[in-house]
Amino acid sequence: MRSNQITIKDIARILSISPSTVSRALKDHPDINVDTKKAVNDLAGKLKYQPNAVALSLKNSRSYTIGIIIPEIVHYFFSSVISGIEDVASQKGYTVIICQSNESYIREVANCKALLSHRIDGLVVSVSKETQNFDHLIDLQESGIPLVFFDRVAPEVDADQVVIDDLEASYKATRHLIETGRKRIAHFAGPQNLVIGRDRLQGYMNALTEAGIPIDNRLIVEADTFEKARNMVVTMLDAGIIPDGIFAVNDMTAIGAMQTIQKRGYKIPDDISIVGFSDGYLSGITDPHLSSVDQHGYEMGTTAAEMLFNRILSDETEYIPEVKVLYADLIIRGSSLKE
Amino acid sequence: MRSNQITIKDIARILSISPSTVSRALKDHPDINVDTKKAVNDLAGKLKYQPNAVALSLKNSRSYTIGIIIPEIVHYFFSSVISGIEDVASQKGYTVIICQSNESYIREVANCKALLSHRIDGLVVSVSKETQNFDHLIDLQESGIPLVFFDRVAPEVDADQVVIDDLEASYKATRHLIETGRKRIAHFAGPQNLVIGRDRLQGYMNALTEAGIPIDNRLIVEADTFEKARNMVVTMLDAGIIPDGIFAVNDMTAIGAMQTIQKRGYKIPDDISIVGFSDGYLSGITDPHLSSVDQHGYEMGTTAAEMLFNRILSDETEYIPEVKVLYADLIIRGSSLKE
DNA sequence: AACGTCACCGCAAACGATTGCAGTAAATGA
DNA sequence: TCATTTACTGCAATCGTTTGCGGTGACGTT
Repeated sequence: MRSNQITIKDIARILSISPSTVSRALKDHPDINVDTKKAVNDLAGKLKYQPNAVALSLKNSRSYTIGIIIPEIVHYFFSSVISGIEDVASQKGYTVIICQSNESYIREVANCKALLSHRIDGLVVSVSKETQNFDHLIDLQESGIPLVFFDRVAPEVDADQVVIDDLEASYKATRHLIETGRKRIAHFAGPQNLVIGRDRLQGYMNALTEAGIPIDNRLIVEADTFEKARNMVVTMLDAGIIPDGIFAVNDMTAIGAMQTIQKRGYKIPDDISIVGFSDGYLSGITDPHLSSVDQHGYEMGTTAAEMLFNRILSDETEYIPEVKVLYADLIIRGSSLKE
Repeated sequence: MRSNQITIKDIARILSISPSTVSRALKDHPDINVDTKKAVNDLAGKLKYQPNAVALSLKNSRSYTIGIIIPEIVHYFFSSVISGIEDVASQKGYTVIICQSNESYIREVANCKALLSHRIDGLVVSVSKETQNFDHLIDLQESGIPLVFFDRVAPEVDADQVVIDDLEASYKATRHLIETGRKRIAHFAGPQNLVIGRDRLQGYMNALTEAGIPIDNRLIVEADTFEKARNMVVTMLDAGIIPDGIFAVNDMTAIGAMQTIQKRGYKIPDDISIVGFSDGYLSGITDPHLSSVDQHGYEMGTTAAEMLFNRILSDETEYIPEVKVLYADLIIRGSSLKE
């Protein structure tokens, strides 16, 4: 296959004029005769001329393209963030290149190289669970590409961030469980090398401490997927550790726990209350419906994109990183209703 | 912000040699002295040189980029297809530009223009619900860009397609309802301007006809979203139309129906059986679990990408469109269990 | 001494679009 | 009649990379 797209040169050749004139005619330059302009524009329309963005990128040293690196697109939260970014970008005339790290550090680094090669004008990123070293992102930033983190941030990198108030949200979720009479509240935590993992754990602990409930390490387990939650519930129950409330680091974990708990004959919320951390619309389709923190993925996407374009479109040389904290609502549903 | 990325010229200037030599040194050309090669490669490594993909695209008239146009990324099915495409593409050294049409014809056309401008080497597309005119895709194809449709295809366009056997899958789903003793089976259908909408309806009708069950038009309604399904169930029940089985065009529709049915006091599957058409993992988290046709989104993505690369990487001028039909499994779960 | 043979490297053009500057013809003014 | 302005249009360089071809100097050979 060989593409045969119309260029300015083709138009110039057909009309026996120079490419410069065609270029100027197309952008309505005052130097050009109206008849010439008309001829050029008519032909361009007939031939369905589309300017070659690649050539423009090279000329302007701007690709009018931004990159996104996310762990996995197949999550409501991430795809809704992308949706938000995409909407803002396309409205500004930018296109979006999306890369998945698949939670792998190596792929994240490879993604960065590819995006660097494509001379993206900016990058929105949420780091993989594996990532501990951030040199690849620092390099990118040092070569002049603005960076915005969302959700999974890297505090080691001086860049803009948009996050939700995980500490506060986790605190509220846990406090809600306490207020509905729960005493043995478990936390299904995320990886502790991620800020969100640490913050959500900390919020949980703050709520307990404030309420004078001692922290029981047997109730704090690392489980952040549907499968891990199912296994963990089995392990806990078999070991005789029976919580009366669970705060899970995300909804799939909460749902995994919920299913296994129900299979073992416990009632939700009567025996065990559950609160998740939202991946989106999932909470509305469980039985009972899942109480959850709403992360507002789409807004996070639009916010991140706007922060990025602020950097891209400004001439500021000094770089004072900005952190935007989005408010997260706790939505109380059937899985943690007051008795 | 101005990017300051290293180019071959920078390396050439520093080493006081010509760009040509640097270029050849970097690709280990035999004409170049080993010492020169070493010097170039060392410096390139130190400076973290990344070849400018934009310049290469211009030179080679190949962008090593493919486009995807999908209605909405925020659906498990679509995002898993993307995931499949992305994996194949990145393995072949291609990057992926993703555009959302948001089910709007106008945006779909705009997406095409943007992708054309970026000189993508190929396009994978699933058309919007609104799209009735396919000139934008035909234009794209005529300018030499290979095209592969998935799921929502445009039969008017002579291009590769990858679909699941909707007719067969719908037939199986409906037949399953019949075999479990259902007599008044409703179909919540998709838009009839889409092939998948028509095929799924046809499969449903085929199964009924084969079983000698007359087709009742009051049981065939257009409802293809969570919300529409909820409203439609209310409308039907209020009108005294009580099906004993429902085959829905997708899972969210099935789940919407399920919820409302349960709220109205009917038991699932005892009073009303439900079978959906899969958007993915949703089926596992309803109560009861939802019987559903598994569409294998990821495989559809990898298949579409491979078909596309066959076109991109071949020199064939003759274009014989190929249609790949993926097998879809009916997964029977609690929502339609035999009594 | 003159020529041929290497090994190695640079020139220049090309991809498509833009743009400062120069050039040309016609029209106007003196 | 000649100079100057006006109204256009084209040349050439640029962005970064590749690549055919030509060039240069150091050898060896006769």
